[in-house]
Amino acid sequence: MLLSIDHAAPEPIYLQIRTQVVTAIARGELHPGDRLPSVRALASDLGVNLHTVNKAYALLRDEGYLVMRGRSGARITDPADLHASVGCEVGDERLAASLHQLALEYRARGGTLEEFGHIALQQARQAFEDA
Amino acid sequence: MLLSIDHAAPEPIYLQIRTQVVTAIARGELHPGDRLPSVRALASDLGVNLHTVNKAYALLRDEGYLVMRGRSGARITDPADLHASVGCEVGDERLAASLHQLALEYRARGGTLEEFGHIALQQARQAFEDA
DNA sequence: CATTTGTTATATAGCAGATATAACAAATCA
DNA sequence: TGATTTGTTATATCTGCTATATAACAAATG
Repeated sequence: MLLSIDHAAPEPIYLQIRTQVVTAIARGELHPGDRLPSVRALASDLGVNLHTVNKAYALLRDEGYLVMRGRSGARITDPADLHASVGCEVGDERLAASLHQLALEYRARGGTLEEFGHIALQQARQAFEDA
Repeated sequence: MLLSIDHAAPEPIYLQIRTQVVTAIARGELHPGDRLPSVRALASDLGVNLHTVNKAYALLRDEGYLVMRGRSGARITDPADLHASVGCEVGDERLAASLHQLALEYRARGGTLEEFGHIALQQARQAFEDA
């Protein structure tokens, strides 16, 4: 099972699915062109409703991570295409805004720029390690 | 007016208030010991309900940014105290988790570690600039 | 052409955000 | 001391989002 759902978590189920798919792509567990389970099959496996999975797939499609084509189902987008696409630019803007806000909050708690930079690079290196 | 509310934004009003107070602390627009408007006064100024402001203040208190004492009202915590407090450790854990997830999503979109580090440091420097 | 795919349309139940009114304990000020 | 202002709590209502359920649709496959 590639995905696991926590019904007790505060994060909505459809966002849990979305995040875990993105994480799997980042870690190389899902490759460009790979086919995801059908919304009905995954919903059955996870014990959730069809529409919950469909909402996650539609979000991933809107964000550019997936491509849907009729009965072909959901397939992983080529990251090269994604990185060059327009949708990625808005993603970069959101990334910058998120990083800016995290830095502001760290500063408000009395943290320094050097400490923040250290934590950021530490977490980034860990996220970019090969799976 | 220190705060401004966007009723059309998807972010809840009480979180908008919370974030703007934290940002003001980070930028030095609010100093340790400064007194915030009363929940009733701020609610009236912003055109929102008393409980919406109270929810934001209670959250800021739980996060350690504010201290409440009877009629003394809400006052800004000393960042030095905050940075040394236990509540700051869980804040650091959340920061690390957020940074890790942002890096994972950037990698999933075809970004590199170097690019991410550059954007992170760029935003951090901007956030730590003096107001 | 029948099947499987994602998609859309309705409807329902539950939870959170926001509002409204009311009352309470604690600290301040006259 | 006593009235006032502070944050806080208790109900209640309304709205929107999450999740579920049933049903039907267009597109692509074999």
